[in-house]
Amino acid sequence: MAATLRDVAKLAGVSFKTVSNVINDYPHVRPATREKVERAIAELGYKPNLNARSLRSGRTDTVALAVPELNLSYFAELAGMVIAAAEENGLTVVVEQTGGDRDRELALLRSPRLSMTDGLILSPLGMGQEDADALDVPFPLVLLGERTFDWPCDHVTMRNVEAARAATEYLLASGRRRIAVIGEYEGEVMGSARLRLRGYREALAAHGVPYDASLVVRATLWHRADGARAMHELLERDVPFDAVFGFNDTMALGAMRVLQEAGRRVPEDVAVIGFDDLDEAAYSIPSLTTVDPGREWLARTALGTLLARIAEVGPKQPPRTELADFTIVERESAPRA
Amino acid sequence: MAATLRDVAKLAGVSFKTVSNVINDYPHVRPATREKVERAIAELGYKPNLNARSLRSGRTDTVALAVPELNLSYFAELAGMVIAAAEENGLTVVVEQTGGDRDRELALLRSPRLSMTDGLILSPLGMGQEDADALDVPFPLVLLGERTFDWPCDHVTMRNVEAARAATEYLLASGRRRIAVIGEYEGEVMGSARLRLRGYREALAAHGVPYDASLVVRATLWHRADGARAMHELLERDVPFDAVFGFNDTMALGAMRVLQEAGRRVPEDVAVIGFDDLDEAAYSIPSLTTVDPGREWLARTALGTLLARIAEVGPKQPPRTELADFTIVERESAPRA
DNA sequence: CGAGAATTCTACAACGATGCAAACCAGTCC
DNA sequence: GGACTGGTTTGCATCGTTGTAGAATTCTCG
Repeated sequence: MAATLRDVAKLAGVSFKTVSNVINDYPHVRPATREKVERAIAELGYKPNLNARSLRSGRTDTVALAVPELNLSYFAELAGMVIAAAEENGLTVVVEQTGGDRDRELALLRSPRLSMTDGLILSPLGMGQEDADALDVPFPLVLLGERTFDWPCDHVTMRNVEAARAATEYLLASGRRRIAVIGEYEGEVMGSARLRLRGYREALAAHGVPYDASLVVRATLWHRADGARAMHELLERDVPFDAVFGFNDTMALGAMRVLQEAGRRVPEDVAVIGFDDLDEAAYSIPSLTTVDPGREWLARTALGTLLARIAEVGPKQPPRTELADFTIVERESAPRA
Repeated sequence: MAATLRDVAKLAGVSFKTVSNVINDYPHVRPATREKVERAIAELGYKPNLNARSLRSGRTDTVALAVPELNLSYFAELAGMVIAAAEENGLTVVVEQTGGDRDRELALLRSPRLSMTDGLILSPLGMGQEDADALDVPFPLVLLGERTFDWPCDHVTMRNVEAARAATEYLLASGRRRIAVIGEYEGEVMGSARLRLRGYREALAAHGVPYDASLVVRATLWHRADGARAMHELLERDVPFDAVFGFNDTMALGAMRVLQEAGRRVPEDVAVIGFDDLDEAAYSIPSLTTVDPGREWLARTALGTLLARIAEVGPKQPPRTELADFTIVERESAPRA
């Protein structure tokens, strides 16, 4: 059985409350007493029972992070960054996977499991505006990622529209005019698919390039296989195109693979641009030009916002919306000029 | 403030223990009472406080998973599988990143944070046999991954030597004789680098191919960039080679990229084989032949083993070692013949 | 109809920690 | 020397739940 405060106290010859005081750095403990207690702690290998502490203090020093799936590199890397940032703050992270499924997202928001945490960082994918009132939860909540809701809740998000517009303009500037898009998803209302498509259309409009729906390919999940499938579909449509904008890197890479299998040269015949700046984007053949949406900043800011909310005392501050800056990372799949 | 058992009890007009009984499906509760209580629970939106439950019952229904970093796809995918399996069992998973660092691994094993969990699945990378006694922990522990220790502790691992040998023999069978290896790491004693290297050497020996140290490139971390760097080093050595065995897919992909930049054709000039069968291995150009070490099975078995250990009553069962079966996945980077 | 046996419900004591407030103990001051 | 001061230590209640044991109620049946 693990040692408790009382075991330590008995060994040190003090009351168990004094041991507690030592552990919590209560200032008024005589050095001699402190040392005595610390020796006893070391001897018994005492470790505080964090459940008991949480029950009493109300703080768990644990946060929950919910992402669609770790199988998607974007979310894996994001989760890694959140966990690293949490670690620096002495926090533990429980990771939940929602599969991007609306029902699982809603279930999570109501789950008693969250009673073990001080707050939640949620990357919603399946929920829509009609579910916004599910965001009315009795614990700190930060929405991380593309989707925003018309609901007073902290959001840490990226400039989807502007970034997609910039990516499209980048392709336009390099002389491409028939730019296909992979990842559109009409089921989404406020999500990144819709927003990125809007940016794409804005760019086209601003440059007088007509929007052609036959260049837009849908993909619900954003895995490599979805990108590949979408590219097959696009090739079958037999419409001319000289560039592809993948709404995330994973799909762009899947699509690029199919493109090259089909004998199209990248970037000579078709330029490809992605979104996310995954680690692997720098190592594909050709390496992938992409949008860096500021992941590291997103991760750290999401955690910081959550911590601020957790630490908040008194009246609730108005919700914050934090926007990451993006940059376009030029690589081989779409040279600048 | 969240509702408690007592709030529910007051509303339902029963003692708070009865509410507890309802929640825990205690059989002797009259249907009428049960319904009354359930109505009160629904009305108040009562959710049990899991910290209090854990404190009292000693079970947290949470397990910890420690991997080097989620930034490595192998571990991200593995973590995703463990979390999914845990979810099916109603468990929560806290994810820790050790960075593959010995000190952080050792610190984790001693961390009070684990008092919030029922057990730990650890993928050690930095620790060596000399740290084995740190595995003598007062909670269920399962080691997941390549490294095994001479210590009575559950291991769920893969057939590293055999798989590496099979991968090497696969290349030999296709006529390659100068097989480079990326990922050797002399700092490791019992880890996968050493084991895979052994498999490689066994295969060479069995086929009468001399071992040439100049074909072996070291890499400590196993990122894409390490694979790329290793390949640069190999090319600079200017030794002839007609195949590359990357000790993981990530490095193999990084290396393959450099190889092609350098004008070597894959697989015509150089065949490449990896290890892990990541999702992305199927979508690289060319797609990557690799060893599937049975990740899904590893993840599920690790969790299952841990759960068995947690549920264990009475005398401690002898430690189990579970070995996953591997298969070689033939793709373009190294055709069979 | 009443004893005995189920069944159903409740009271109380934990689990291991923290917060509060009171008790204790030196010194210091008048 | 006693009151006062400030630092130091302690006792007790408490967080929300479950386990145990026994009380209250209902049921069964001679």
